[in-house]
Amino acid sequence: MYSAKEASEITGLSTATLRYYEKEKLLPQIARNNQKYRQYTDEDIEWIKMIQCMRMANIPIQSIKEYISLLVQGGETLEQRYVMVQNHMKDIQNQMTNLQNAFILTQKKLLFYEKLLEDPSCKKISYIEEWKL
Amino acid sequence: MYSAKEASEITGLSTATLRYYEKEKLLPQIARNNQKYRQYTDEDIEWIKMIQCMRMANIPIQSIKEYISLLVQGGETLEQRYVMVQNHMKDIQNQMTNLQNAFILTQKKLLFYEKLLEDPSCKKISYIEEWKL
DNA sequence: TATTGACTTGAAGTACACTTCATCGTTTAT
DNA sequence: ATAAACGATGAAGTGTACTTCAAGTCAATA
Repeated sequence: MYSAKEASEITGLSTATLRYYEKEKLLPQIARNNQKYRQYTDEDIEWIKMIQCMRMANIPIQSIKEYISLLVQGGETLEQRYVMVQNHMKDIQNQMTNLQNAFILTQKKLLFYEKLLEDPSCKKISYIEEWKL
Repeated sequence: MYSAKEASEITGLSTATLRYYEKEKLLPQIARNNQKYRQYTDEDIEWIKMIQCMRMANIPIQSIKEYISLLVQGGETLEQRYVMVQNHMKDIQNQMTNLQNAFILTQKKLLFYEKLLEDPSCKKISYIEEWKL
């Protein structure tokens, strides 16, 4: 059992964010001690890590909520969850493509700057040339 | 020379967004015709595409603005721009790492669902098992 | 006994990136 | 001559994901 602070330290999310996730039903109701303080179980922590992973893939809170709602409903919702995960996958792949394009352009730009910085006489180059590459 | 509508069609950004970018100084002042309508040049279009690329890498508007401000100031700001681009690169790489982790987990989950769907007798599995993988 | 510290709550506030709105000015077609 | 098409403006509104705030509870410590 972990206190709010411990859960925050383990996951790297603020206690406020953990409460926010709970309020938004991304997490189950967290158990309380006799002092009404939250007590996060290992399972809760795993759950939070799963949410973090989905957030890292930029999956919106609402989608995570829907997915988790199906998950809690159990086996009968299997196909729906499968379709959701397939869509998440497509989304991740699109994001990867975008990032790779950005990566390539940034790489080119780095090389361009490195060339320029080797030869300080080139410093007077205008921004126009910089984008004619 | 392109009208607002044409620029919008070429870039896929709304005219409102193009005006917003101009207002935020992500674009130079766009030329106007005698009717005060904007007239986007080929160079403006290239500029917009560059911004789109940076946005795809999730580079915030403010950073793009700073970078462009340096770009317009010209050669003397070369080193600063080089450092900015290096930092953008690090940022892109972090995002890629996150996405790859999300990709791997999603892949695993897809396989898990495919296994389950092959054997309908497994449908009663609880959400707990699903995350013990 | 009073204060400190960890925690609670609902509500309001913030940051970002747009988007929509209300109102206005031209030009062109009917 | 009137309306449709295209564009302009500043200001306000929107959605997402948190974050901060004000006020309170409770238990232990000085």
